[in-house]
Amino acid sequence: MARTGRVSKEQSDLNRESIISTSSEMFREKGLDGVSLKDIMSAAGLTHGGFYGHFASKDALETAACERAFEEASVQAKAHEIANFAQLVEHYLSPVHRDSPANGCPVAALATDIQRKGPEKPVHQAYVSGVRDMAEQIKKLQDSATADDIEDKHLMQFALMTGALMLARATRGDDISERFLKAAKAALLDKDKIR
Amino acid sequence: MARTGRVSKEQSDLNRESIISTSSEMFREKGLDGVSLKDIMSAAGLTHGGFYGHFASKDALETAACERAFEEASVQAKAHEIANFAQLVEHYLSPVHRDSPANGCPVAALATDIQRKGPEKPVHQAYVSGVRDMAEQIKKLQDSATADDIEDKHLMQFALMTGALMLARATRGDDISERFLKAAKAALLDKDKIR
DNA sequence: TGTACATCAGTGAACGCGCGTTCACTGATGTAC
DNA sequence: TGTACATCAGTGAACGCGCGTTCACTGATGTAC
Repeated sequence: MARTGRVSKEQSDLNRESIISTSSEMFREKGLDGVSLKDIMSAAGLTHGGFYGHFASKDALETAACERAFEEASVQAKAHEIANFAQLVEHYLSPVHRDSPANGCPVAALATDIQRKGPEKPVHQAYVSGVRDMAEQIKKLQDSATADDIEDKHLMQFALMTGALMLARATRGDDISERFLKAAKAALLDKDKIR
Repeated sequence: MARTGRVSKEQSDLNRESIISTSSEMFREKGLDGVSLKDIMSAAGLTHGGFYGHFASKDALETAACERAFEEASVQAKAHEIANFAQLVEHYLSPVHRDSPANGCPVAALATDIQRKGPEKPVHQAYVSGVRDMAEQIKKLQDSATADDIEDKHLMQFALMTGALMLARATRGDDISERFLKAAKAALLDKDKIR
């Protein structure tokens, strides 16, 4: 059963790809320190020893996986046909998104992990870049015309969205979980409540 | 040097107290899985073997430490002379609070840990209780007269506060970190922006 | 195109280490008289 | 109040286990002729 011997360049590239995309989901669900290299390599259909042929360290994979999560987020935004701010808010604060962090927003999923890793880790820079990109998207979905800088309003909307999502996830199973989603959604979508 | 022999009941109670309060801070700073029993017992001036004389498991300590963190938060609110909502917001979204999670809000510090632990762990119930209490406080600081239920507005304010704090912590070192704090503070304090 | 051989992707055992938990032991504290 | 002894808080070694990382090895892939 055990397959041995060299593998084609194409297959090796596919394997690397699989390690990145699989770990990107696992890290979001279980945390950077909540997933072992054995878990990741097994999920990719490989054995753990081969990892260091693809990456220099777990740190390096965390960085690649974080970057991939942000790329994936923008791909999914297109797949879900998110064309304006209201559609973004509806999906972001849906129970579906709350219940599937593995395929969801990396900003919310990794915030605490990144905070604790400290700024010297390369994954930190990847994360901050992603946060800036995402703030830019929030702006563009509302003021597609202007090309100015991100305003305080957009950062406030961003913080409210991620905060409500994270609290809803942490309190899942209790009535208050849905209420966080609903309250933030109402505030973000009603022009009379936030300006 | 090595102290041996039985210790007085008073001293034992102080030791238990020290384990709880020390671990409560360490858990908030490094995460529930980011601190070992050896770390905790050393910080409390004890050796790790004695832990099970005080608690049945690490899980049990996590629960006690989480409860303690919420009690501590309400003690600190009095110490910081927080008498109204504006004062709460000012302190909650200050760089000081951002930079000291160990002594700060457990809702923000533990949200992701609690989410990943799952609802069957006793620490989850302690956390959800704490979240409800804190929402109640946010309400009382604004409408001290009425005794009605928590409204969507309070949950929205709560989500915005914790979201801004968590994003500011995750992006520390970048300009955008202070901007998250500033943007959320402005929105929460200006009656023209949120209603 | 066919053959000989070098390359190297992946395997699986091993490394030192730290984890949560258990336990035989020590000796000061607390109690019975 | 003073003495004899039982209790039990804390110690430190040990347990099995999983971690990130290293490495000798295998044998199909890729290349040179």
